Amino acid sequence: MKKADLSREPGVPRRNNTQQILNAAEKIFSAYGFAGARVDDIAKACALPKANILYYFGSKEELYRATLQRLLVGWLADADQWISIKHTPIVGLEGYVRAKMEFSRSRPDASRLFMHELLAGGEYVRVFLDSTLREHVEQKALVFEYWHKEGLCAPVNATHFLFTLWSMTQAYADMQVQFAAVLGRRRLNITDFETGISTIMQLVGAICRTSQPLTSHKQADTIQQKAATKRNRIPQ
Amino acid sequence: MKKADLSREPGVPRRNNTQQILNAAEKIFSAYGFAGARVDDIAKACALPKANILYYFGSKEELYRATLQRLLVGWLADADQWISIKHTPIVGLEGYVRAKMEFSRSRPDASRLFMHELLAGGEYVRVFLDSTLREHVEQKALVFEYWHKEGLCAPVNATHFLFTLWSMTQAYADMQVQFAAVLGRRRLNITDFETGISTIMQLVGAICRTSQPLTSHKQADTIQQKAATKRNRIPQ
DNA sequence: GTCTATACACAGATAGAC
DNA sequence: GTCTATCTGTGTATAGAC
Repeated sequence: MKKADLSREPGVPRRNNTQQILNAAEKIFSAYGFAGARVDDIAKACALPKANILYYFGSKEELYRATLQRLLVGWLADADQWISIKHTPIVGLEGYVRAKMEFSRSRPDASRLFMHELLAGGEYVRVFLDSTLREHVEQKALVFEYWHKEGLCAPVNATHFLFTLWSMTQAYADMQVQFAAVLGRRRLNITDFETGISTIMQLVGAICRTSQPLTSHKQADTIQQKAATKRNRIPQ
Repeated sequence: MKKADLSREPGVPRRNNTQQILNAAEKIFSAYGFAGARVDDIAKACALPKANILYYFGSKEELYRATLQRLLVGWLADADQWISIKHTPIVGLEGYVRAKMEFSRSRPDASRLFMHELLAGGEYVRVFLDSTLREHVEQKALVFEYWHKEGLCAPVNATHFLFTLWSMTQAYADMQVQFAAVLGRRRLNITDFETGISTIMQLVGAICRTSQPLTSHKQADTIQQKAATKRNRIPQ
């Protein structure tokens, strides 16, 4: 009795298998990192022969690079959409936190894989960190500057504030085992993530409501928008 | 020319070496995790023969357990000292954040090792998570409850609030590579940690200042204490 | 293109000299 | 107690049958 010979048409098996392999690789690499993962485990996770995997990707290292690459694509998309002068801080930051938390909930392995890479020194994401991510943060800092000038948010170190947003939201993936244990569960459920969002937004509120109110005429009708921790719309 | 034959008196070499090995093990395990670390790398890191290490600890797994054990001891001490009804929220939480950040700064490897263990599933810290840590959090939740009843802090989900404090502070160790890259440095410096503390305390301020002020007579002279983000004293 | 069988290197562990 | 030399299982990678 063969395992999983579903969707294995002889014509286009390669593209089909490639995705299966990448999914399995993300799962295994996210648990044990590059050095700790075994190609054989990845093979078992996608029910494909080990040699098959190495045939497609050439080597374990190339497979690792490909897995990371797929991860980084779209990693920054959420921030571009939500941390923008098109939104008020309260709306934009909640949208961002919700998007990051949804990522932690639906693709925890992706988040964990990235953390593994950072723990190991970030050799394989060096270019991404030094160029792409750094420039990204500089752009977002301009948005916070704008928000502050408009009297929409308190003065804050935008870079370190982003650090806190990343760490709080990604922790719901990376530290899920710890959080679940404290809550007496085996895994976090959807309600836990909602409670997390509410708690994070409570903290973020310290930034959204200006501690030193400016006299901007725009202030009154913007910062009064309530947190709306249950919705996830684009107001515009 | 021999390496490091300093402090190797024939009488008590064992206890001496044991510490050296544990230090090296923490360093290597924190970078690659249990599965990814090589005993030989640990041997090189402490300039001792591989067989020597296995002689002292029996196996790689036993060495890993011992390294984790040393880590968990005192992991919770900071919280017991600072998250206490002896302090006001503003003083206690800043003390706690400072202590956690100092840990991330001075012993980043310890923090990273714990993260590695969580990513791998937490098998070796299962008992700690399910019993010790869980009970610890329940105790701390009582402190937050007390603080809220006294009108000293806003209503907050104590468990998830602790999650945010852990994640924000430990990220300065676990994500140090990423943070440093964004800041254009090779490593975080002491100023970066201070800025991090300030930013975190800005967020924590949302909890310390009650959003729904109670009429407690104690309120006026307690919540007015300023953040004092530069000091670190115990006000009794 | 796919997969079985295998080569080769390396890791953890141990035997035994000192 | 300490450490060199070595055994044995496991891991990556590949050769070659189908």
